[in-house]
Amino acid sequence: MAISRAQLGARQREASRAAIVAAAMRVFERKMPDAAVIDDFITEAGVARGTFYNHFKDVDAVQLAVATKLSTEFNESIRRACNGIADPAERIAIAVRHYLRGAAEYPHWGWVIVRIGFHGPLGPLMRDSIRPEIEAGLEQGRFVAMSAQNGVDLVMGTGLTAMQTLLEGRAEDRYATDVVATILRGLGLTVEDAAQVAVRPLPPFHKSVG
Amino acid sequence: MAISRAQLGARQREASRAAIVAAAMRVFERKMPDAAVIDDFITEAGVARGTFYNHFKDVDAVQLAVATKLSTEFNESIRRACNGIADPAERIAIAVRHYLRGAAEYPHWGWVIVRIGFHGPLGPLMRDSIRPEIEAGLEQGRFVAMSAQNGVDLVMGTGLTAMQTLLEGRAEDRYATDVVATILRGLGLTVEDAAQVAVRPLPPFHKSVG
DNA sequence: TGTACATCAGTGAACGCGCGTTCACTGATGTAC
DNA sequence: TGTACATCAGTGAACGCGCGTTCACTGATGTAC
Repeated sequence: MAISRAQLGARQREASRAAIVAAAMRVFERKMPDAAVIDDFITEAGVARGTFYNHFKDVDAVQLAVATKLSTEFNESIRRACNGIADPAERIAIAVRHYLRGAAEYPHWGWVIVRIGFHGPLGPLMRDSIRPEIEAGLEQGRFVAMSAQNGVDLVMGTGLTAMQTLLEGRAEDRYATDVVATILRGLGLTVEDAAQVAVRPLPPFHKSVG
Repeated sequence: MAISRAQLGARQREASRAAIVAAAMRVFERKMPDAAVIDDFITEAGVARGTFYNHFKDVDAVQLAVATKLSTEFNESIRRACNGIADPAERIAIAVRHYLRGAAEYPHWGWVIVRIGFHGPLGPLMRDSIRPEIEAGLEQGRFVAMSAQNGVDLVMGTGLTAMQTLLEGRAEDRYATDVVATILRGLGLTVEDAAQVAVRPLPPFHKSVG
């Protein structure tokens, strides 16, 4: 007996759950989180109705699972890209450009982020990962004096709105770079400084979802 | 015969329609636009089910009516407040502070704006009224070179996110002023200039809704 | 002046689909003795 | 070794509520003659 009965069961459970979460991700590519229904998930995942309830209480619970997965994966990706970079301005620039590039290269994935970020549980998770960077910048005097909340709102609000603009095809050529510069100016960098940081080469993009 | 039969009918029609729109406004104070159902509107307005369909095709149509009303009233209010002010930076500051003050003083009303602005048809209407101000600032060199889209996204994204922060009670003392300064810096004003414009006295707030 | 008819906003009962939720069942696997 | 039983993930039919949509009707008012 290589593995125990319980382990086998748990493995099966986990596979089903993962199938539903992956299916939900595909569903959110084309539907607003609140418009998605249980039928969408089970049809896409190829599981029975009851199986859904074996794993999730309701649609909100799936949204949360998807948001958690996206947030975890993206934070990891950004963490790698920020490796060795101390300047909070540059770290934030990298994070924002990461999201914008992801939206431009994988629109389906971008729509999931925008939809669950604005309307679902991903927003708070993203705020939590930005906040420490803002606080570091304030502490070091790299940013102009303001509340951390203020900085977080600038980055989240402008960043998510910019993703949506990109996804809707309303963006012009230099748009993504300009968004980053705009955010950095908002945080207190000079025009010249912001422009310089915004165009620094970005490490390769690791797409782990979709 | 003071007024014609047709005029009487039209007057009655208009009254019913206005009652439904006003009721919808109150509904959106407590429900997300997509969560509101026809029953909510007719119960709140005290009209029959059929009356709703005499005036609106579906819930989206009511959302649009509410958004149009809010946008019209607010634009008028801001237009008055901006009277005689030429500097685009200051005009934008006034508009943003108007919204933030409205949210702080009339939270119910603020929630309607945030909900229909982020998730409904109010967003595009607001963009349309901001864009000319941004374009004026770019033309005059008051703002740093960027696309108008970029400026609109900064103002809308940060502004609406800030309203939400205020409404959720997550804002500290100087928050509203700092938001305005942040936006102005993002548009290209220097730290000092932005701080100065952000604290200029604001004409009284005219609340015309809710 | 009076009676019959036209118009039109408003009404609310009735219908039926969509969707969430439940639950008795299946089948695979492990355990008891 | 074999038979009965326990466990547990998965299954899908069935139920029923919520909600959008329809439609025959009412009542008020104006018009015809």
